[in-house]
Amino acid sequence: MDVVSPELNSLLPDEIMDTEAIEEVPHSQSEPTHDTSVPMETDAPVTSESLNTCSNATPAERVQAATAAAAADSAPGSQSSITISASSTLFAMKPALATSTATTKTTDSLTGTTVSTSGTQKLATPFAFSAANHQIILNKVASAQATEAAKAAAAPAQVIKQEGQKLLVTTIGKSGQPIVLQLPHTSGKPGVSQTSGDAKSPSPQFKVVTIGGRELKPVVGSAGNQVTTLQAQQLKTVQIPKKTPASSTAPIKFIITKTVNSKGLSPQTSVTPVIAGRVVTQTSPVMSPKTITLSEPHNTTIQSISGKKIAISPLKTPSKVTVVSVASPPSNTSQKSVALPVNVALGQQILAVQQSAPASPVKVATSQTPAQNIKPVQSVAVGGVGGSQFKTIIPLATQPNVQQIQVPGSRFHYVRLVTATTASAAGQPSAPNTSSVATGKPLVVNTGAVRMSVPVVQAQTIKQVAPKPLTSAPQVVTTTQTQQRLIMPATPLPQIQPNFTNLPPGTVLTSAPGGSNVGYAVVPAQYVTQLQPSQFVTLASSSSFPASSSVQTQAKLPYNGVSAAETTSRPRKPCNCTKSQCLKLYCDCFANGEFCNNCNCNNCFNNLEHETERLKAIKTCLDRNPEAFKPKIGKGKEGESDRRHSKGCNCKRSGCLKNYCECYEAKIMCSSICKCIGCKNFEESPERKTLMHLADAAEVRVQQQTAAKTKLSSQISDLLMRTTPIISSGGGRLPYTFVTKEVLEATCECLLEQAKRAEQTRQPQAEAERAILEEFGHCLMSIISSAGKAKTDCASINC
DNA sequence: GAGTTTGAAACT
DNA sequence: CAGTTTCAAACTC
Repeated sequence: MDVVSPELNSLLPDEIMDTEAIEEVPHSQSEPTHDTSVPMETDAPVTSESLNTCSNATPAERVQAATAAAAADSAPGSQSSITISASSTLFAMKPALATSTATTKTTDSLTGTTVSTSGTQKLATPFAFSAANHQIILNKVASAQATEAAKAAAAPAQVIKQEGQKLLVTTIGKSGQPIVLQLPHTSGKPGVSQTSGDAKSPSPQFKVVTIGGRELKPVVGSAGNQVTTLQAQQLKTVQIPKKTPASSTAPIKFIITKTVNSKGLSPQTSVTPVIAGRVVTQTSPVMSPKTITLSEPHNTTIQSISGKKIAISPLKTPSKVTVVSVASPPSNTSQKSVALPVNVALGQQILAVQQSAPASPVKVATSQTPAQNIKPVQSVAVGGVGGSQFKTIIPLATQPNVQQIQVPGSRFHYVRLVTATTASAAGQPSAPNTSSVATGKPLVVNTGAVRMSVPVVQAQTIKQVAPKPLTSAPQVVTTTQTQQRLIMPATPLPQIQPNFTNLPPGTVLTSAPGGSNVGYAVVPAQYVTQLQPSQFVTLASSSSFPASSSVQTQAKLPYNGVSAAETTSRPRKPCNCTKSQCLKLYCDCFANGEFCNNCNCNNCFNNLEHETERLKAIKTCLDRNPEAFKPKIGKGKEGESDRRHSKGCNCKRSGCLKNYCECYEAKIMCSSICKCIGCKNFEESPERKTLMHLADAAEVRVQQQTAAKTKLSSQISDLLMRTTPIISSGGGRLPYTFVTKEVLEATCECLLEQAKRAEQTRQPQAEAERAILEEFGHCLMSIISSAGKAKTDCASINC
């Protein structure tokens, strides 16, 4: 999930750039033309040739794989893939469509659908489609043989329209039917991709379109001087929804995603599955574009929300959340690509992230970027189920612009956000700047260089979980990570200030209200609770997560050896800051990257109202110590025993056996890096052992007490639950309520009488006790019986 | 709850 | 980098 401008690439640390590494998703990069499962995202560096079996592409050439995802009804295995490959360009279109899909409306024309990526000269390269089985391969038309072969392979070859500089793909239809794409040779040399941006050469356009009879949303891109932007692209993913009858469960949107590969120049192809929706991502300009994939997410767990907020559950989220640029400022300035690795296609919503880097040398060919199928989403919440975290983007009154891409040393990365307000939901009347697939308006894809990194997960362990189908409108994606990062729409970012927006962990993106272009600020998820509910809609409150409907838990990173789950379950202690305004590391809230909430602090600035000051303070802290917001307790290699304080303590008088000592507080022993005096916090320390034993004993007691209280509460609750219906239904009473004074006296008399009897008969004591107990049992039975009878009578009377 | 102690953070 | 001050939590009474 990185969309980073070239400028940013130099600024961003490796952590941000290396988002791909965190994916656990296997990279299915090999031979996209034959592989039925085409990766949604491919982060193929220059070595793209290996991917393209049909291409003799030069290193500079790019391969684009387009994958058309099938509709929701599509069954795996029956998916038909369409691969368009040119010598320099490869389109892999893999619809997750069922075979029936192929039979549907193959004749649909791509009218009005123009797909062109800025700087995608390669797209202009003539192509020939060859269909085999469920795969349709597009070969370059440059060679006559290829064209002929393609035609021959395709029985009812589709019409190839060549309109000047436009390439029209009329239909991609029935399985087994070849589809031919033909582009006029813009270059004198057939077979040579137009990699370089030739200002003089007319910018080729091509229309792609419908797969399965569905009309695709046109994407218009122009090559030209801005060819350089194409080179930056690594992957483009275009999803072409199948136009299916009512069978399709969810409205299909056409999303073109261009994957931005994270790191660097290392030739890697990462697969970023689009979970929901269709997203188009563009790779960063640094990387050469390799593939364009038209795909439709498999099981889309995400559902579009007409509301403003989308909750993404960290437990279930795909590895990445990608936001696609929506708004397109009609500026002449070079715009940067909106490409984001889209892990989360929000059903019908697409979050658009767009950045403009005027200073950037890279120019994007496309002029305007109408919003595409993007629903105006103002906030995105990443919610965790069961103590996971929520990150919510909420309207921000101040700080309209969050420009930071990454926080050095911080656990959070920040991105400049793009306005989502201009985006329009699919099927809905699009705003002036927006174009929906249905409208067939051209979609401009900026192959720009902007690269934004928004790892949804922390560290490098992004575990992708199978999307959970949601019945409710809200779309939730959960991930297992404790940390999540979101890219939020924002206004075009003129400048990137990496350090200014550095925010500590536990923050969420918020958007500034008002204006079409809304900026977003990073805000701790916790803070969301401080906002009025009316300000945003939380997906977490959907039926999918009833438990967390009203409360959003704050995500925390492991701190002091305490797991995120533990910290989450346990409310943070409120601070009592009086002089620091909670903007210094003295404040635990601030140090933990959290907003103060329910604290006892005075003159607190650690809140959204003072976001400016807060950001400034964060910057100051980071300037002073880039590691300021990192956990002090490093995680051990193989266990807690290896955990140790990153800096070590400096205790002098506490013997490191009090909570003054950060090591002791973290329940770890002091290490060699500690500078403590008179340390007793070591393995063999008898004082330490004693304290630990005492602490353990105390803890056990607390646990027992807690358990007892819990049990008692449970019993009381259960009792109340059972009594309530009785009381409410006819004024019945519990049996024990019949134990009145008279009943007690009678019972005692019975017991005494039994005792006297035993005494008179000179029975042994044991026998006497037994007889008395039996008599007591009889009394109880009588009481209960009477109570039940009375209740029955009462009920009958009431009836 | 007030006051003291303590050590990290901040400052010089 | 070292010494000092500031600060808020931990601790004691």
